[in-house]
Amino acid sequence: MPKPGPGLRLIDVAQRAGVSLATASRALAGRDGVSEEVANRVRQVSRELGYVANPFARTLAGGASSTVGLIVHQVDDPYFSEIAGGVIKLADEQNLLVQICHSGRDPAHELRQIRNLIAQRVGIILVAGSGYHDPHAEAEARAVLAAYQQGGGRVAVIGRHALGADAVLPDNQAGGHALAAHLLELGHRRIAVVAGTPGLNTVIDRTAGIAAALSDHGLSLSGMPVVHTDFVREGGRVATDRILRDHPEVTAIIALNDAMAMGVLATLRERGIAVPDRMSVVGFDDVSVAADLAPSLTTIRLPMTDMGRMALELALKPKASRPRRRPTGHQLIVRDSTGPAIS
Amino acid sequence: MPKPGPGLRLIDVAQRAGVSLATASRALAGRDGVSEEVANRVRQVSRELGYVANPFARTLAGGASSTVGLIVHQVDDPYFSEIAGGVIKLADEQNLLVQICHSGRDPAHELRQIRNLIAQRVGIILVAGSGYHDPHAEAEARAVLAAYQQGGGRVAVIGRHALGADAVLPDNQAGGHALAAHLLELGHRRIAVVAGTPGLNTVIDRTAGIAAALSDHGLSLSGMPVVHTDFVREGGRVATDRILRDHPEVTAIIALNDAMAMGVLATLRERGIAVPDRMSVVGFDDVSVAADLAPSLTTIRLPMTDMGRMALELALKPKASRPRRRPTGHQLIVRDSTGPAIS
DNA sequence: CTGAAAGCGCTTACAG
DNA sequence: CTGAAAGCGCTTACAG
Repeated sequence: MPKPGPGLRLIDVAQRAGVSLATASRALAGRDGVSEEVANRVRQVSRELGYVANPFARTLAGGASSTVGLIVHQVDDPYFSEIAGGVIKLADEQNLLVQICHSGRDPAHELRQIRNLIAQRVGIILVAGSGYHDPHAEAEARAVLAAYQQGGGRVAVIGRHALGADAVLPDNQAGGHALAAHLLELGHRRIAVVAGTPGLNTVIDRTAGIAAALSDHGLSLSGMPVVHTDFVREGGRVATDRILRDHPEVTAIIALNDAMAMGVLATLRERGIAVPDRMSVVGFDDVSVAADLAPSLTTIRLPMTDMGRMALELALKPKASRPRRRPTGHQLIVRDSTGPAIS
Repeated sequence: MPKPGPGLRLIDVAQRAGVSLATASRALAGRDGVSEEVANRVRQVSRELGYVANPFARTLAGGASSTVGLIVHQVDDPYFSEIAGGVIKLADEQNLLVQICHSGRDPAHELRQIRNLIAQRVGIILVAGSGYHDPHAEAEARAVLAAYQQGGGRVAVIGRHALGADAVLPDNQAGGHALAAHLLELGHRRIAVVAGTPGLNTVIDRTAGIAAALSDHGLSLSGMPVVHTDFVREGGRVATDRILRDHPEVTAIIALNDAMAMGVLATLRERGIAVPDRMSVVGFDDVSVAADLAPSLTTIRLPMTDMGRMALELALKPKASRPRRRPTGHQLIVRDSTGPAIS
């Protein structure tokens, strides 16, 4: 009397159904070459017994792995946790399991994680988080992933990467443009940019959008302070200190993500600088707390949860002849942190 | 000429090192019964070739699985994303991979995820999120996990569960006590509790702590409004509406987690009710944004990241004769959302 | 200390 | 349509 759950083998199901191992395997895989009648009987028995295939045996024997690897900068960064939420949601529906690892925004560590995931034989790899401007940074990862895809693995990325894979592309440039245009419309002309780590494509693209909007108004980004610090909350604090000290004429700050904007707001609050009366502040991403900050944050909304889902959807399709690209769209969300420039 | 990475098999390493498969396996596993000299040679060759064992073959053959399954309510809930961050961090250091799934605070779904994880042959299962008061809710999960542990699987939980496993226990009752005591000291006597879903142990324990503090002061919780809604931000909004409508005399609100407190603050802000001047508000958990809210939130700090790490540490140890318990401690963080009662 | 062999639980040609 | 058999890449008794 076989026990249910693990411990129960396919051979047990086969014997009980009175068929061979091979037939049982085919029936459960839904492969054809089995009569409807026999297939149904096998499935029935399998269900009754509560049989679940051993994924190790299955994968070793050549079947597909049903786990997806997801690489994020950090899961406890809201931007990435929302993406992860979207991935897990869809994975759940598809009966897939997702393994999450941290890249820590370090190309070398990211490469190590990719290798690790491949060694674990995941069937799909998803890379979220910014690509790196330096082509060398991703060259090896690209090669490793190419070999992986050659071997049937599927890859999708979120963001502008040089990884030769299907991509979900956040509207970074257009979003940066919208943000700057919003401030310019409010009359701001002395705008500082609180930018993240310089080598990240996300930072570069968002900045380019800002530059474009400025030039629409006959202004140039080179005339404005652009402060590069870590792409996290603390970086926003450091940058704000520097801006306040060196550029007292600034009336608006663009933080290149909401985490940095939170650092900006915290520092301004401590310094007693009123937002938006004396300083307007904008962020980017619209993480879910952005609406609850003091004051609530004007920002660009990116559909993070959907982005996670889209990335997995792309990876679930067979590889196309050339990498697919899915732009995300964006939305300017005007809240209380922006107001007219001081006249 | 074997290729590096996957595709490279142990037999390739063995041949190249001039030993048998068995010896190579022992050498790499660090098992004894191999001379130092031979073992070193094998390891050397393995490194040169970039060999990584196929985990499917290894696990199928009886080796231990190197992946840990983590069940959370939702990764994009900050409380859980911080826990997940702690788990992943330690897993990374130990060269383990972590699979995350959502329970959605539904015992039936949680059970399905546990089964799924077991079917995937993970070596460790971590269950985060509240246990359920109804003993029936976790009975089957308990049985399934018992069998899993019998078979060598390791389990640890975060929170008070009836799962018969090692546990990290958040200081819910003491935290609730500290919160209520803080408000009582400020002179509040009409205190409302914005509680989450009734059946959750987390809700029950935090409430019990509040009741104890009240009774220290000769008061009773039964005299105060306790509103049960969903244990998320939106639940905080709904509850606040109800409190404002039915209990205008209230001067302080205790939300049983920070997410609900954020909903409370949002509603009060919209209604133009000044915090803390007309209403004090406290939360629980101290998620990282709590300090950035408007106003910044008085709350109980739980070391979420450490809690994730501790849970994995427990699971990494061999099973004890009886379940281990690790209390987390807590800390009252007083910020701007609480002030003296209106006199 | 070392090796030949069996076995883990599947899938998939290969025959019939 | 169905089955017997080989093989996936390891680990672990079992001999020597």
